[in-house]
Amino acid sequence: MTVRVRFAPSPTGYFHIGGARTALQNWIYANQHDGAFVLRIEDTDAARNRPEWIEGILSALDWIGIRRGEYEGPYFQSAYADKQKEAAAGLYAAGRAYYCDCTREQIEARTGSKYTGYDGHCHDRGLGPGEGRAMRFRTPDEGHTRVVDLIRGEPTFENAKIEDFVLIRSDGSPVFLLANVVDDITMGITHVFRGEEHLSNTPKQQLLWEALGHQPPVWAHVPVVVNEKRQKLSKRRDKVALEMYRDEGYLAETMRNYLMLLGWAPSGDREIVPWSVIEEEFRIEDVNPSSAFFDEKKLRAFNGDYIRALAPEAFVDACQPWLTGTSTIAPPPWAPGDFDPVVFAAAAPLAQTRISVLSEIVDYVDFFFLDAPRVDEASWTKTMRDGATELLWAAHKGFSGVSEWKAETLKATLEAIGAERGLKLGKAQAPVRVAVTGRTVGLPLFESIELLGRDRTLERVRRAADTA
RNA sequence: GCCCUCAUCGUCUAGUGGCCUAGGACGCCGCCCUUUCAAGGCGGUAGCACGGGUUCGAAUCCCGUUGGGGGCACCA
Repeated sequence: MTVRVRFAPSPTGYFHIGGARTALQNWIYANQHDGAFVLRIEDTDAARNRPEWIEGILSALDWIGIRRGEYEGPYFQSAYADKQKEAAAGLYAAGRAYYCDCTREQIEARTGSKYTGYDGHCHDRGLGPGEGRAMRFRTPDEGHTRVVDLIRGEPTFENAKIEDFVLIRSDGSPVFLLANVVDDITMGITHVFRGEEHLSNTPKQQLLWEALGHQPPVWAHVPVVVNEKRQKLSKRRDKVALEMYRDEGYLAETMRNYLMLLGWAPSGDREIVPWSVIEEEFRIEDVNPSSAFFDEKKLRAFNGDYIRALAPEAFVDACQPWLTGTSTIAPPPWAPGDFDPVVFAAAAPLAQTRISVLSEIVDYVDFFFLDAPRVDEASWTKTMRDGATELLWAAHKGFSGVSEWKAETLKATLEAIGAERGLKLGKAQAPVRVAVTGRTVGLPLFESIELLGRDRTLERVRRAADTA
């Protein structure tokens, strides 16, 4: 039997990191078993459906390594409505489903609770199709439904506790539970790996697979990704959009490595591993069944590692979007014409060990491309005192007289100036750094000054000395 | 309320009855290096939820308790 897995997101405007994780797990499983990965867009909710959302899904998948053209699809659930209705009609004809005209209010009034599910009021009323009538699946009264789950063993559900759920709405449209199953059947899906939040839907869907005359798939319910309060990540309160991480400057390699580490670990005492190792070693059966906290601090640390591992030219390339701005990334503070790629290429290695997300590059190099540095007020007041003015003038004089505009000589010059005043270099460089870069922390100072050039440096030092 | 499910350092995990005095990573703390800040090096902090079994032996198996999570729509 060929393995056929699927990833079935609904287009909601952003790509959930939890979805990215299950997509990756499905993807790896398919590849490991020489099977197929099919992408199906569940676009039945026509109201909240836009072409750009769909493009968002495709590009997000592409970004994390599930490339266009390397999978089957995308298929669109909306295109299969007839098949779904046909399946429901078959169920009705076979006596496995019935029509119901109960309203939510009536059900609640009868059961006295919001949470008891449907009470089966209509299952013997013999109602036919008609206005205001939904079709419900007739669930077995006895026995159990046992589900085979690669991660959780065999969760078992008492059939009597499974309500007669709706298959077709009174407006004739198929409901998710049905559409999902019918599509999986028509697409020949053999394994369904999805989020744990679907576990309680599973017995219902398995019953449907069986009623429709097919052998149910093998399931695997991956634990949910949670926030620091251990709740499922939600769009409203948590940072769940993959695009947000991408635009902040997380590398795709970091992201997919980290995502796979949620609930699983490669062999040996290691976590940061090449994708090929993950592809080879990952086993869906080994996924930890408990929920995992999405720890952005750890993600950041990993990203720093990945950034440092980049070849210098690759790092320069990776920074480009933040250096120029894109449709989703804000433009830098300097005028486009003032950016100097040669200076940047020289400064980049100095910045590479200092940032953990790519967007941070801007604040490290902005002073090179701005007429005057953006002065951080706290840095200024902290350093511009106790003879700072005098020291800046001395630095101005010293730098002016330097024979060779090189980091080493500049450093020696300031070192000597400091020594005359009983200051260690660490102290002496502070006001100069703020004068030139606007901040108290940043790239190595003398290398920066060398790159900035004599005129611009002297001008900044003089201006600071004047105002300090 | 009902159904399902989960439980190793703060967090992500290794561990599948003796190799565990419980390993790694992130975080945090200290030291070294040092032109700031990083990076890097070295060291440290911290955990098997609880109670019963089973067994010569339990983080590992069983039962219970407690705690957490997910679901309970004519949403997906």
